[in-house]
Amino acid sequence: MSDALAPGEAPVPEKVPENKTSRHDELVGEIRDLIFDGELAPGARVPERVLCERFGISRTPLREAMKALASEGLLELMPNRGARVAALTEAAVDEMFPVMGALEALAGELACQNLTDEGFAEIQALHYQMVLHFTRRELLPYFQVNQSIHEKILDAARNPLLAQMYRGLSGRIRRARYVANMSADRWQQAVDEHEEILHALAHRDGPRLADVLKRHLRNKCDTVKAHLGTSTNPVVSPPEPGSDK
Amino acid sequence: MSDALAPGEAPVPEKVPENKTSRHDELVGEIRDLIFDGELAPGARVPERVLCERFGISRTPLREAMKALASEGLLELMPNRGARVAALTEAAVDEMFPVMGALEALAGELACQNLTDEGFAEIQALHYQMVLHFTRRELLPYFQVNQSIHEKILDAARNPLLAQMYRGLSGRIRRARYVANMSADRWQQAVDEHEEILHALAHRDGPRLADVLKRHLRNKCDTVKAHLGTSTNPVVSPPEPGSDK
DNA sequence: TTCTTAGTTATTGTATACAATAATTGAGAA
DNA sequence: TTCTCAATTATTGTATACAATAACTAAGAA
Repeated sequence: MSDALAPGEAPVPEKVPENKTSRHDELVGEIRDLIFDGELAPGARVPERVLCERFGISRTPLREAMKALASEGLLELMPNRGARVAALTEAAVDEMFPVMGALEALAGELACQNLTDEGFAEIQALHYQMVLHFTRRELLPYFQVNQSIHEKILDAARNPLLAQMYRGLSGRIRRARYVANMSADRWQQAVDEHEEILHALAHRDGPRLADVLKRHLRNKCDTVKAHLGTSTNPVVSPPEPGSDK
Repeated sequence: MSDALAPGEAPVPEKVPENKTSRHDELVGEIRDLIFDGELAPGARVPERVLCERFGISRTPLREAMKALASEGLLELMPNRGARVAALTEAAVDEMFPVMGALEALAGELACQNLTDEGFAEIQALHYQMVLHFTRRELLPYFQVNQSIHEKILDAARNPLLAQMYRGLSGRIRRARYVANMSADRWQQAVDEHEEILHALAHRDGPRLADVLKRHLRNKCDTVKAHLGTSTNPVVSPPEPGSDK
């Protein structure tokens, strides 16, 4: 019964209760929420001092959290000049959407392999709920249910890594998608695409689902990019052009 | 003036010279290399003290680097019990390869859109160099040139985010692919697939390239998984059983 | 012996102190 | 006035000190 590590064996079979969320992960999540909620606007600097006071912690854990967020692309570190929230430039969006399209297409294919009848029924219910919100032009609930559908597909793929990577990207543009006002045509088109998605799911038609999801994402990309050009996005508040003093 | 976070505050469009590599990024890279080189074996714990002495730094910047590496999936944080190198379980591999397949397929499609004749010529040259190594059964150079080809495709896609995400995953299994002894049949098959890749690139046939790349990755996945079962894999650094003091 | 458990040691998590770099202010000269 | 540049202030980066949790050791009872 040697305790020596057996080659080819998992070194230590210690179960790590991963369910217990560490303070670090909590903090990362809280700052992430600040960004998602828009309290920390894209491009805005992230002052350590202020966040420390806000969360009642010292700079050490805060900085660790910031490094993690930078690593997942939500923050941009500027050596000796702190961090700022990664801005959603058109170039960044052009890079992100194809990747998200590939990931969601994969999710769709895997979902078609794994989706249970119960799982499909849930998505179907969400779908019609979403269509209802569409007919009533209830934008916010529409977005939320829409998001839920994509989440369900992602869950059905049963690939946690894929889900994590997709969510990481999705989070970075969530706000932009949120505020991006779709035209009536575009909205109708999105719903039509969702009809196709549901149909492909019903038939567990992976390739077709992958195809429509890619198309769906490509169209969303256009919507977001169109919105990036408009006014409401990068609100550059002029810092008092040399008036006082 | 209040220190409170201003919602929707002005994003300052200051240009930042990103080319200057920060000490933090360097450190992350150095630890990453430790993992890639196998000095920190998968599953092995990562003792802060030891690395601090090695790099001649204090725990603060080291821990920041570790949080970043954990965020990119290379390390696993265990609350109050430190970190360890993420192990390559079969489940992890099963999650990673489909994602890599989707990403590389996308890279292939984009590469077909953007590849210049010069770029193709470079890949072609690498391809025949690789075939040469194959005929001579020179495994190490074969792998290196092979890697270069996939890098070239990734570069040709001209999507830095895609490249970053792919490299992140690729790095996690690089070592496994390295040591995974292919059967003669499998090796021949890989070379055949590379012939197809080159052919698809020559014709800028995106869909076909995407298809063969996905297949290529799927086969690599099988090879790696077959190797995971064998002996030589998780060599954990021996911690000198109770000698000193 | 073997199990339990208190005490000890080691390691991680956080706060603070100090150093290095950048941003800002203000005085003086053209 | 406007520009330049030294001095001040603020912020970031790093090291150290302390606190909290876990791991280990050893003594004692069944």
